Amino acid sequence: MVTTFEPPSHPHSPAAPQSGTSYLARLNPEQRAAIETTDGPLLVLAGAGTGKTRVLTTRFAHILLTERAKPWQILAVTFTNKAAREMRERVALLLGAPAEGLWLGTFHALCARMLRRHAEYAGLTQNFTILDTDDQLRLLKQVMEPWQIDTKRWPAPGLLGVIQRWKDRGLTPARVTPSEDTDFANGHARAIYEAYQARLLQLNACDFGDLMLHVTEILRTRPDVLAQYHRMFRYILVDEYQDTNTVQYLWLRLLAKHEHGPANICCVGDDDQSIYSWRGAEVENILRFEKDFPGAKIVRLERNYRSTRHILGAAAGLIAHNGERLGKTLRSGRDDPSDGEKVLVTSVWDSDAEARNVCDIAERLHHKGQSLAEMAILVRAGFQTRAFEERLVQTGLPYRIVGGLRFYERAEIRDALAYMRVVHQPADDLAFERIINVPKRGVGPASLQKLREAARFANTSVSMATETMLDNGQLKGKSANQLRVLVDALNSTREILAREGHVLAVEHLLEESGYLEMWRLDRSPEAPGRLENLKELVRALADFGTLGEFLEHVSLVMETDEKAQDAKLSIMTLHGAKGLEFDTVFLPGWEEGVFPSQRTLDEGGLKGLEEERRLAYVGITRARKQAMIFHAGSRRIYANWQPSMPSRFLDELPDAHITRKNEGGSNRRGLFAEDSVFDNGPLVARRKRQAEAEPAFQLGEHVRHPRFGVGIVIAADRNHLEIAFENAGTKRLLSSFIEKL
DNA sequence: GTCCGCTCCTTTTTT
DNA sequence: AGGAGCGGAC
Repeated sequence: MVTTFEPPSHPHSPAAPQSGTSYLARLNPEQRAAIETTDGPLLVLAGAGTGKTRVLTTRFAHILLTERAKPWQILAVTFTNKAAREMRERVALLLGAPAEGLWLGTFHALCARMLRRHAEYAGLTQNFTILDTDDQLRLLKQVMEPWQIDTKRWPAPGLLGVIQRWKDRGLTPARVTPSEDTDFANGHARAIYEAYQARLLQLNACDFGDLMLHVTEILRTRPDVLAQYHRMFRYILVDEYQDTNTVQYLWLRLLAKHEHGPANICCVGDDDQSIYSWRGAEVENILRFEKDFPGAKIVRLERNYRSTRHILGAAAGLIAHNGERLGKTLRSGRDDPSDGEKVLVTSVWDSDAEARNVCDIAERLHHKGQSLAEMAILVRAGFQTRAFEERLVQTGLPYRIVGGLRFYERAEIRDALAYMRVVHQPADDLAFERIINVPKRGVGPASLQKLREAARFANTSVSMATETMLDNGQLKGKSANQLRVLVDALNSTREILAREGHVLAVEHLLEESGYLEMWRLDRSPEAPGRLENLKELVRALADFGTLGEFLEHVSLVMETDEKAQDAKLSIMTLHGAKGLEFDTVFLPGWEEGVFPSQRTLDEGGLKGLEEERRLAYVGITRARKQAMIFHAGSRRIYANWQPSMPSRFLDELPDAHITRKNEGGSNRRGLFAEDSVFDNGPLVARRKRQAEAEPAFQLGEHVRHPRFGVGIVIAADRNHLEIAFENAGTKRLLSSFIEKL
């Protein structure tokens, strides 16, 4: 079964000069073993806070410094861009200089790079487009039309999910067996999938799943290509192995398994932190590692340097309730004898009291000198953030919501990118269809359909067909004139792109197409902000050599470089917090139905429950000094108040490591529900309504909104107010949310 | 072709 | 409560 690795009695690399290995000095024996066991398959089971990133980066540097491989002979894979960036930086630090030619990146970025080299084997050309979720959905809806699917019963996003899960499992349409295809859309899902893939090829495009799927398929079917990579990659490093899905696993196995010699693959992960099964991750990959790579060694990193003993004890007690585990016990690696504070479990009356409690404590800690950057509120689901946000605005504590709408997901940014994509790749119909009527050019669904048919008939793209029809005078009226402007703008942009570079070209494009003008004429309060974002986008263009590079970056990275952050309290989901750590962690909403989430329980049964428990484990282990858990007796979900029971996870925390505190809710499960079931909801709502019976507002009056902060009333129509906020721009709002100052 | 209002649904999320 | 999507009115 599982073998525990014993550190070698003598160093593995006799060639390594002693003076050159100072980077190994401050590591514990397990960490050293994980680094010095360079050859053959190795699984590093790295518990939370056990120095995983350090091991990965030091191992990378060790391979280079002992000259086992050149930088381009190491393949290093992560899940997020952030992790890739961090590894790159830390390796550079160890080496004293950035390494050139690294194959270090996310699964998708590395696959995109490979796919550009071998695009023709997938039926694409080198400049293929990577679609975002919007595009995928619009395309799938178009493709679905002929089947006349009842989209009430089988909504397109659901089908897209089915297709994505197939792709996660490495299944091309041809590999989907009929027995797989019974659930969705009356057994038409596979056929629609096939049509969707065909359409993607026509558009010279692929979605995220395709990056993995195409490359894996090429490696499977083209031994010459595979051999090329076998020759190149001597060492493979994989981060967060427990999160890999089946294609990622297949891809890795293809690359790692040579015909001759051992697979020098090192996977680092933690089965206790596997929280992404809902998007295709297979914990089994990590559980099965020894079978996949015979002779594999296993190193366990169990010494935790992050958290206090009470935090570790609470987390360990909780996760012990899970069944299938590789078995690993976190223990403190610290020398300091203090146990720290016990984990605090607080019962509160309702979700408002919860927010009040959390924010009060945060404020108190802040006054005592703890930086807000060292505190985080970790929630199970997005809807929970609102109560905290409202309270924090009232309190005046700076905060940031991590993982809200990101820059590249904003409508104006997507529109502008679509304009650029059409310039870059005229075959990109999805981009063209996105912008053809933005700004309004009098092109509705009917005209669009005509253009599509013309394109299909002439076997070209919609944008080319539009141009041809304009040239031949086949389009008439006002919309023809406006389309002419669009087509001319696209063409002149391509000329400028060739002559004067991409920055000027894009400025020209957004101006001449009328896109910027559309927002300038827009009277809505968001318009100025959108223009500002567009400026920012153009600024970002300058950081890239070509338009193509920029578009690749945008579709793969989907984030802008964060500006230097001021110290702010973070609010984020538990999923978003993985890999991070804070001195103080607030864990609200530990109630049945919320956490564990009812939906996960319904859909995932025991497996779902165990994943929720791992999520709880991830949450607690984010804390260095103190973890505080909260549960409320009633919670407002959507419109109404609902009584709620304490989470079963609270019973699973070992008493020795927790303190229970009652701030208005009962501490005991069951009892609580009795005194609150029917009455407390309406009562609380009534109390709120009375408090909010508010007088009329005057123009120029200073007011406060729970979310947007302080502002001045600039227009009022009965209960509809327009308010210019200090920090949030101008908004139109209902007066019931507004408080006088 | 566009706009407005009614109904429905509501996790987690990276790339 | 609030946003998205769809159907009917102009």
